Amino acid sequence: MATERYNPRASEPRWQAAWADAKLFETKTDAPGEKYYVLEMFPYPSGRIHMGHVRNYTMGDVVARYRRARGMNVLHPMGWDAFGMPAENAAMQNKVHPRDWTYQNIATMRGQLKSMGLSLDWSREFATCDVDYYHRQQMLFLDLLDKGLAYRRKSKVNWDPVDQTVLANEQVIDGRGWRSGALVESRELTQWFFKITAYADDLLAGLDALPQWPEKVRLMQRNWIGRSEGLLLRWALTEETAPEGVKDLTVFTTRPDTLFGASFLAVAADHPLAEAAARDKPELTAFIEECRRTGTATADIETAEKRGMETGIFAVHPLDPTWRLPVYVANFVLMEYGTGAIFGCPAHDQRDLDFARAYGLPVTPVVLPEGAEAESFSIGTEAYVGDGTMINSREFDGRSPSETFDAVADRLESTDLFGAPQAKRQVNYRLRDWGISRQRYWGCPIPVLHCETCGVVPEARENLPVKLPDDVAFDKPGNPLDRHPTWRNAKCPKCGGPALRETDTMDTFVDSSWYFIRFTAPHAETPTKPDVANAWMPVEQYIGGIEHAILHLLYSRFFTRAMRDCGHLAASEPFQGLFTQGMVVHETYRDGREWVAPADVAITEVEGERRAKRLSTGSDIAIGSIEKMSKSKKNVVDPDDIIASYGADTARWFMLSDSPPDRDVIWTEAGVEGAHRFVQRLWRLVSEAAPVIANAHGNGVDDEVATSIRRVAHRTAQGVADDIERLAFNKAVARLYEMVNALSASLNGLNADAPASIKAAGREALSMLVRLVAPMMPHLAEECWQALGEEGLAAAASWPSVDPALLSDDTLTLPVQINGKKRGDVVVAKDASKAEVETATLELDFVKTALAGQPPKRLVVVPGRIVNVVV
RNA sequence: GCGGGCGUGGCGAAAUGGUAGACGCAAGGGACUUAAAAUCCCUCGGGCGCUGUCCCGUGCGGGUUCGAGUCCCGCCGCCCGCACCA
Repeated sequence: MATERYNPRASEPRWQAAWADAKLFETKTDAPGEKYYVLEMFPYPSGRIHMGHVRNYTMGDVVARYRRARGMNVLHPMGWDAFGMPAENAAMQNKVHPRDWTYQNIATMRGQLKSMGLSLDWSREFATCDVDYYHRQQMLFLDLLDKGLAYRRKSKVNWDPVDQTVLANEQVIDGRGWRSGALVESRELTQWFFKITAYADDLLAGLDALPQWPEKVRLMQRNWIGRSEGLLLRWALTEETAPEGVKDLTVFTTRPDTLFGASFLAVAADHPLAEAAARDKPELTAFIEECRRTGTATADIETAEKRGMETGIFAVHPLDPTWRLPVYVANFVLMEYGTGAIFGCPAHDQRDLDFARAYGLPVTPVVLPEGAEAESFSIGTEAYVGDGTMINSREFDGRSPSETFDAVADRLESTDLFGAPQAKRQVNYRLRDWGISRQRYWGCPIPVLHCETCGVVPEARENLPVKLPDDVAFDKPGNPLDRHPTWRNAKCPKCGGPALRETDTMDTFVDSSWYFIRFTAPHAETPTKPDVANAWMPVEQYIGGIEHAILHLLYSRFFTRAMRDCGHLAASEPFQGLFTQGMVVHETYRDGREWVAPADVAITEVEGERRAKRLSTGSDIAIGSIEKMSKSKKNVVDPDDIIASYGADTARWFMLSDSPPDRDVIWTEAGVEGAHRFVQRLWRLVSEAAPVIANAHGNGVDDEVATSIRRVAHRTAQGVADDIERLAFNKAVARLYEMVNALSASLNGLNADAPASIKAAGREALSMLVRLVAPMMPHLAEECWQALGEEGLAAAASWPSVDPALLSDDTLTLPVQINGKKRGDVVVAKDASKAEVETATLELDFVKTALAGQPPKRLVVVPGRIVNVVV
């Protein structure tokens, strides 16, 4: 029978309208069913959606639709992470207002997302640049200020001396400003900070209560927080060399056990002692200046060649008053970590070793690895950081490093230096407070005022929101708020006198640190409605890119705690389940020096070799490596083009099918075509069988064929549910291929004369199949659902229930190994005992041959899995 | 530099420590067709004295185990994050 091909272009918009008319995805907090909050990381409105979005939102949609089919009350919202630099860059380049640019992009992207057929509750949509949103964010800022969780201090920024502006790390290229090309300097500004370190221990401990997070993300956060137990240790400076008024230098160390291996001390370039030492030393001043020229990015600082300069100051060894060590200024010591000063033990720290080798400092090993000889052990180019036995450490020789740590700490804690204990045990964190000040226009204004008489004063709550002015110009670099003629002028809420508004805006990470809570009550006058937030939080399943593993997720965990402590909700952890999906990558093509977009390329295969031709010119071009889709390499595929030619379901199916979701997926034209063939194949299977089986009723007696059809359907239903719950979408897809292969074999050519039992089994199986694919290909599922004559919408249908009796066979076929290699099978009853399996195995011909009359050395039977005969 | 990950056929990949390569893509052969497309069927890791439950094979080198792609140790290669990109 000839069947019409499935036409997604006509079908998809129709079903999208049907869902919208039924308000199927608009969520009510008091609706029946267990709550399930599924969320994908909201997009930055860059202009158009890209394939990464398609992948991310498809995964979330599968989860949302599956959970809804399971009878849960699902919350699945969407919004826009809408503040940020690209809007200002566009304003500068194209003379378009950041607000207009952003809202236009949102309109485009909303349309694109709608064409994907996502089961989103659009009634909750907002953008972080909406006044309604940042108004409530300003309320939260004032809450944090009241709690002492927001404060001001000096901090360094990248300064472009030509453009007279602050640069983001990504705007610094090889130490120069991206626009001006000027050498970047680091400059100190007074900036706003959130006290995330107040929650360091809680954030660390909380990770243990997140079993549904990937272990690697928890590990990364643990390392980022970087809790370490160590010692604050004061070193006396020799009187002759110490700057005036300075008697000692405090270092933080996690290795007091290696104190006898010390060969120098070093301070950061902006340490007060460095500045003091540089007072009458121009070459040291010059060196400090040079260190400041490295950008503020940690990666730049730590990959720079280790350099330092002597201060001329000497320190006295805490355990030997006759031992003097030089104090250096070094570029690898960070003011932000510990006390900004270290003692260097080159033998047991790689950075210290690199430094010591460069400056000819002694390298004395004090920890001897197990199995090494004290006399012959020496350090080459690699420091030894492992455990062992103390050597060259006088009275501590022969003890373990951990014993020595405690002994040294105890002794120095009870030693007096200038009227105070010389050392103090301390827990230190690598985590730093969160600097939120940005010297930019397109962000949430920080609601404080600077009053001549009262100083820094929070804006009165009744005066919120502090709105961004619309009349701004981007004709010169820098922050337009600073040069606005009137916006800054305000009244001090405390004394009523004249005051100036803060012109810094907030880091966009603040916006994304609580949007998921705002979704629970997106129109509330207050930041949250606590009872509603408590009804929905935490998010059961959060899905997004691995690149957010640390910053966004850690800030969100902090912000949720801070909001909890300000009474906005009860939860501490925002995301109970986290999934990090891989990127979408694509082959690159280049024509000489020029990158060529895939849409302009035709691939042919000649004698097994793939060749690329440029469509516009007909010239042969080179096929390059497979890389993350990026505008600069032009290896992007526009979701609109794919949806227009194949439909959203094909794009969704391909995104789910080809790779495990946490790994990168390679977008290929052939893969998409394969996915589309399956769409058509499924439609053919259902639409051709439908007229024959539409009204089929079973006679209650299943023959062998009917039973096998039913087995396939029920097993697949069980497997697909398990796979979706574990987010193993690629495996669910493979199962559905198998099911369609099996059903095609049994149902193709089925006619009206077929036995009733087969027609009934076929009808049951197809009805199940449609519901199993519905979360992944929702439009096709509706079309099939209709063809089968089922009631209502497939999107509202419940997940098929599984008959456990159909999940297993009566017999089991176990592989039989001889010495670990598979040599055959043994068939036993499903519930056969171990002894019965052993007997059956020893009866097998090839086992008898292998044993040659001898008893087996060993017989391993793993119930339900395998038998291994050891001869 | 520090931190995290990944590595299996021509390709994307499967495999609670238990039959390596399910499923898909590409390729080759065949059927249908005047022809093409679509569809359907078969083959598809390598090797061999190629109809054998034969030998080899999961980046490389060792180890643990009755049994290792999976666990442990040491390498190699590629990718991601590093606090002002989002």
